[in-house]
Amino acid sequence: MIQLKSIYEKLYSHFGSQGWWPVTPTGCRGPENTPVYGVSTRTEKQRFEVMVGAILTQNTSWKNVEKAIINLNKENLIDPIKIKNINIKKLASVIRPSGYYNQKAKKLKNLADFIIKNRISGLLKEDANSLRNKLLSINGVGPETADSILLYALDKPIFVIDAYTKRIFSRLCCKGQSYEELQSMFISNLPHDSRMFNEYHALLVELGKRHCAKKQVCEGCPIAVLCSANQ
DNA sequence: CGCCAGGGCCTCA
DNA sequence: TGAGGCCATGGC
Repeated sequence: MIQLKSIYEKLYSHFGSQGWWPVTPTGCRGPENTPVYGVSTRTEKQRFEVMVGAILTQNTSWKNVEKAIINLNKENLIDPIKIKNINIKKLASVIRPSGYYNQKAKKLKNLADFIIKNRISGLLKEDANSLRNKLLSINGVGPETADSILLYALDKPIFVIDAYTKRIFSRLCCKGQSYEELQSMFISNLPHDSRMFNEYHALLVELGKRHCAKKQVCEGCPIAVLCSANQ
């Protein structure tokens, strides 16, 4: 059995804290509206911004998502009511830099409808597993987006599996595992600590970018010694 | 120029 | 249930 905790510690001591998930400070406007990393306590607006970012980052680099989020802030659109009411083509043009803008505009409207019906204050009190199923019923929210919302917007101790995590653990030990299989491996073999899950997933993304890319770069990889893919 | 990025839906077996 | 096509910009 792979030692998940020891992988986490190696990654953390190698890369340090990643400060996920970046959010824009509330009340900040204009071009200097740059996102801030590592915010721990969040307003409801910031939580909503994380949810929006979770949709915008689907198969898209975070750099492009930042541009779209800055545009949304300039237009005061980090607000479910305003997203619900804005013309969908206008919304699509605002989030254009994030790509797939027609699909994502539709998805943001679906998210906004859900938040208007359910209220963020209500979601914070809800059980993570039943809430996950509700999120998955939103058209445009799949497993990774739902789990990102649970963990990064609502502080639920849920582990996010993404393409990097699948690739890393496919090389480490666990080839061919489904999303749910990988996720339950993390959740059942680690303490249910949302701060640690937050950091762990962010560290895996960093490892995936630096070393465990499609074309693997094992030189300098902090967990190469544990890895069967390392020659 | 091609490849990739913090996926998910729809269709068709 | 699983593979394949589709969505689209920006960085390198």
